[in-house]
Amino acid sequence: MATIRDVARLAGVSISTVSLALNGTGPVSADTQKKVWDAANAVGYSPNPLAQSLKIGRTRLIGMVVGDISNPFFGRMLKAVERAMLEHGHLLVVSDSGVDPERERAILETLVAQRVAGIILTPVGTSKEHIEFLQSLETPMVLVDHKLEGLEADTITSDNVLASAMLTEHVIRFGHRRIAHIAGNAGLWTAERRKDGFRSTMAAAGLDVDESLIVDGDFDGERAYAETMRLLTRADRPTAIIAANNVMALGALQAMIDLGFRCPEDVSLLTVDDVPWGNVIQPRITMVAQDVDEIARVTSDFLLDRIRAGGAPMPARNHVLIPRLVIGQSCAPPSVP
Amino acid sequence: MATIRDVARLAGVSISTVSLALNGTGPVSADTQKKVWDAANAVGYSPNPLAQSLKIGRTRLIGMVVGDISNPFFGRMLKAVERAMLEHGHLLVVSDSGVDPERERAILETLVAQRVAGIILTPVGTSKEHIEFLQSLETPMVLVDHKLEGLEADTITSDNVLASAMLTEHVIRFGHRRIAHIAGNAGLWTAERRKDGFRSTMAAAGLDVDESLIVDGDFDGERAYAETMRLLTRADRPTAIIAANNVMALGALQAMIDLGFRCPEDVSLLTVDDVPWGNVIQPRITMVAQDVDEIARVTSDFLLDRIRAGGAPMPARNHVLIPRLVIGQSCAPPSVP
DNA sequence: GTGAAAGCGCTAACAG
DNA sequence: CTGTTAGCGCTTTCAC
Repeated sequence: MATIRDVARLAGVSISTVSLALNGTGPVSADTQKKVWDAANAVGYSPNPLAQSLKIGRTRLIGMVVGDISNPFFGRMLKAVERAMLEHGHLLVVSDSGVDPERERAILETLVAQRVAGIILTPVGTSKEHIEFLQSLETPMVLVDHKLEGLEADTITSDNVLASAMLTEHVIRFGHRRIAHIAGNAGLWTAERRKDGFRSTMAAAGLDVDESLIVDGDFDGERAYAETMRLLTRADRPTAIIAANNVMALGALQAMIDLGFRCPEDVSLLTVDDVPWGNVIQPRITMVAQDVDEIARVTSDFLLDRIRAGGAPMPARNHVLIPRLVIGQSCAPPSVP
Repeated sequence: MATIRDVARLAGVSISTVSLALNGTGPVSADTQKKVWDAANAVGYSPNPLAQSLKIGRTRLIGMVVGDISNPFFGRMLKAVERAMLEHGHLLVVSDSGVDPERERAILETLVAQRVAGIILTPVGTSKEHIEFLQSLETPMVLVDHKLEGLEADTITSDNVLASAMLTEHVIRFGHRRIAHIAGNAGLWTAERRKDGFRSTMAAAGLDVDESLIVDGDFDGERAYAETMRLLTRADRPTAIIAANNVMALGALQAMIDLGFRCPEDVSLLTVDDVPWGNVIQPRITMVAQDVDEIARVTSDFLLDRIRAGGAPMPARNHVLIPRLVIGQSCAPPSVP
């Protein structure tokens, strides 16, 4: 591979001139400029990013750490973000924290050691130390999906209270009173907010909230399947279920099918987040959708801005997405009023 | 951040000794060994990967380039591969070629310039120059999903002929004679092999193949939707459709639903590849499944072996997965015999 | 066993 | 305007 030295030799100038000419930094005569470019093309020169990065102290890599890489929702976001970043010369390093704070921390440390230019994080740690750890990171960072109390950082989140309130309101209108909520990981900002929306809307409608109908899931299908099994085999089973995310809703639906319940005739089902290929799933699940492309765009913009700012202090920005209710066929009046 | 020099100073030895001691390369007295480790821990030293890589000429990054990052099938594979690689200290750089050979080439060049340790590729270019380009790459590489004629490289593929033959055989047994095949991108190895399996099985059963019922898709849902619309609005419409991959099958199913056809009563549907959340989709689509974890494991193993070999010549290995027929409820005898 | 020294390829003062 | 020089942090001969 050709180095800057080869170019310098061929162009008959010094290596610093090559660097200045090629990077457009520093004054170089038009004549030299051309000589250098020609020489560079002639030898097929492209700078060694490793050397550049070692000198600069920073790579053009972007780290992206999420709780579950295999969630299709994330896949769509990844695609959009990767595209945007590549246009700006950044490569995406993708990592899965498995919703484990320890692991998240280890990955972040690796990323920082790699001198990534920026980090996109769906944080899963909530402890005070964890937040302090995140705060201590010098690397430009944006948080997606969750907000962390006391952490000053750019965030892209949904109005989660509103999201679950919309669903709760909707299903109450159908006449349901015993409504279950399969929540996300206890303690996670998003999960708690969605729980809040559920509780407050129930209360506002004058309905008692049976706390035993609020079960913690972990944003994963299997656990949701098991919890739904438990819920639906109770004597006082709920007539409607609101899941806190898409894959939990699918897990719940699977449980209904396996138990022989029909949706929506026997049990109504609603969910936050778009379901992959939701329109071929029968019934179409009523949901509040989030615009993935908007999330991806804002995330990229926020991070690129921060990278451009080069660590200069910038006020934290919070982008809140307004959820949209998409009505499917998964809701009906309760069969046992 | 602490450097090797800080450690050397604190331990009272030279930097070369630190390097030798910490890497376990070269003879160091037990006494010095300990001093160095203690000093390293004391200052919280971790080596700068950039400096190491610049010296070595190679990073610990693995590039993964696929046609469509957002395909959920890929998401599951990504998760498994990322995990395996991280265990060996490798980070995954993920990129989407958008099934565009030009783009694939540009990404690969970027990856090589970054001195990645290895590349996992789902190749989408088939031209002679493209294959020569791939052959010229010095970086350890494994090919997933497609095999390229004339390219000497490790591959992990399915027995695609068998896969579509199984589906074709199955649907023929139901009495279907007008069977359509929605293929993948024309020219792609996998797509062509699946087409072959379809054609040969039809022929073996003594059935004429109506070439107009074999349509090229691009392994993407939208195109498959449109093609299915076209197929089902013909006077001589097929009574069964075999899709060459999962998302095309879902696109086809969507088209059926939108046109008011029932599956399987009016049209039978079969597909290659697992469908995301396939068991909550009504009807369950009959398919040949591939073991994602096996693909991920073999891919990681092959690549890690090659990386360990350090570029030493190694015979190319080809791992062929045996597809498994998973019978759903999407097949029934033709309504119009 | 240990240390001195030579780079890996590049950027960025600083002279000239 | 252009060249010289000093590193970025590390690995790796080669002497001692």
